Amino acid sequence: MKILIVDDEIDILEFLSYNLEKEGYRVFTAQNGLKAVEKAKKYKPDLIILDVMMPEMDGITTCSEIRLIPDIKDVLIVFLTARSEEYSELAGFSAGADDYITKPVKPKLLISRIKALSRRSRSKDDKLVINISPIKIDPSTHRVFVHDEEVYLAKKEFRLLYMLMTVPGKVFSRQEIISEVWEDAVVGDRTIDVHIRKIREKIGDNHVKTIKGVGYKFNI
Amino acid sequence: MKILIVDDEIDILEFLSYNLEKEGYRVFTAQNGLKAVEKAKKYKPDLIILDVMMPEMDGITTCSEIRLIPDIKDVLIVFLTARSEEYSELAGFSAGADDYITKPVKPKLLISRIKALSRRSRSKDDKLVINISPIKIDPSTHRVFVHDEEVYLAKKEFRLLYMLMTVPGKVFSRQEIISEVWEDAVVGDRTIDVHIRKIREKIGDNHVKTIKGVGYKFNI
DNA sequence: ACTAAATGTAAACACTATGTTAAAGAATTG
DNA sequence: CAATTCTTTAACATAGTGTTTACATTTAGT
Repeated sequence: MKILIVDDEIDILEFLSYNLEKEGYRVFTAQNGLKAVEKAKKYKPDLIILDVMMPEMDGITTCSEIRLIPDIKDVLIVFLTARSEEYSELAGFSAGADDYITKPVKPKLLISRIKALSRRSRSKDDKLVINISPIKIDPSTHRVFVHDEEVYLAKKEFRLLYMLMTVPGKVFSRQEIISEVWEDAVVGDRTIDVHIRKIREKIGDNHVKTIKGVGYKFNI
Repeated sequence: MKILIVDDEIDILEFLSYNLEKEGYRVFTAQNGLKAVEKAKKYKPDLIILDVMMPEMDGITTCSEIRLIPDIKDVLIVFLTARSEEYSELAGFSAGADDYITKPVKPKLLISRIKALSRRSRSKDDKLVINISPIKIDPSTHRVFVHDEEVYLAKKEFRLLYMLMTVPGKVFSRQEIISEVWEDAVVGDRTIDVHIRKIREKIGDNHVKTIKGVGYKFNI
């Protein structure tokens, strides 16, 4: 597992590198936000530890930048922040942080949180083709087939259908759907319905079923 | 989703309750560790927000206690800690905390972390298929079978039947039913009966039995 | 067997969740 | 930056759910 550490203080870089390498991680370092983005692109780490306070480009900006680069935007990002700093954690989370750690950093704590984090995110890399009766959906190529006829679904539609098909028959609540497809964004009441309608329009009416007051499911 | 908040300061309890209830959570509160354990056993919340600093029994002890009670040991626990407190986060995590939040608490941040947490732990929701003689009920797909014939139950009917079937033979009082299925809403006297009637209509008369003056049970 | 309390029943009603459409607002793309 | 496609909102329609009502029936206890 590769980790990129970003901090302007060399002491901290060395301290963290030492402790993480001891645990068997491959460590890369960068001393500012720009270099961080560069190295992130180059080495594609699994996790980035990012100091919030840095000259030139701060951690939050760097994080936002990274989240915009398609190739690496799903990397785990942990913010490092001084206890005293008045940076809003909220700003951090909305920039896409996965976790926060306050300085001074205790190595054991850091390791345990990294482990927890990677345990969490591991699950979402098994994007497989799902093939159920007349519908086939392939996330790696973003293609959907109905009776071997290709139909085009837009991004959100695709993600929603894919979610439903990962566990066919299971009812997904609106809450779950918002959390997964919309990443907890706040959207209006009718948004999901409209997307469901478009999916039905494209793949046929009988595959996605409404359970009123509960949610939607993909019919087996 | 049920949340138990534990803090010795009433102001904080009220502030958090208000903000969480606004988001649609069912909130319970406790003012010390002992009461917290009691209420946790009673209400089986999905998440407990636990102040670290409390008189009598502190948060870390409380957390450890809870992790020892089989029935609720897997509940999510979030620690609330003042920025200044020198309590070791590590101690908290080793006592079994799932997350840390520092005071002062910003409601939006709290909500977003709660959502993140519950997303993480969702996997282990213990809604299982129950299969008793001719009736089979599957909460994840919201399906009910009678002699392998599917029948459709609406949300409340489904929840009510599922509740009865979780402990077949046990008599559930009207009070218990209202608390679980209606989430303590105030409804008229005949409401439950009508739902029971609809269930009987759909799955047959002999499975749900009335114990006059006591409640209803699922016949074994 | 009688009575009071509890529950059963059917239909009417009120309400809520979802469906549907069109159009405005955001993102992408060339 | 113009064009196109995607996403969200808004407004209204509709279906299905949930609740109440009013009355009938059952049951437990005397």
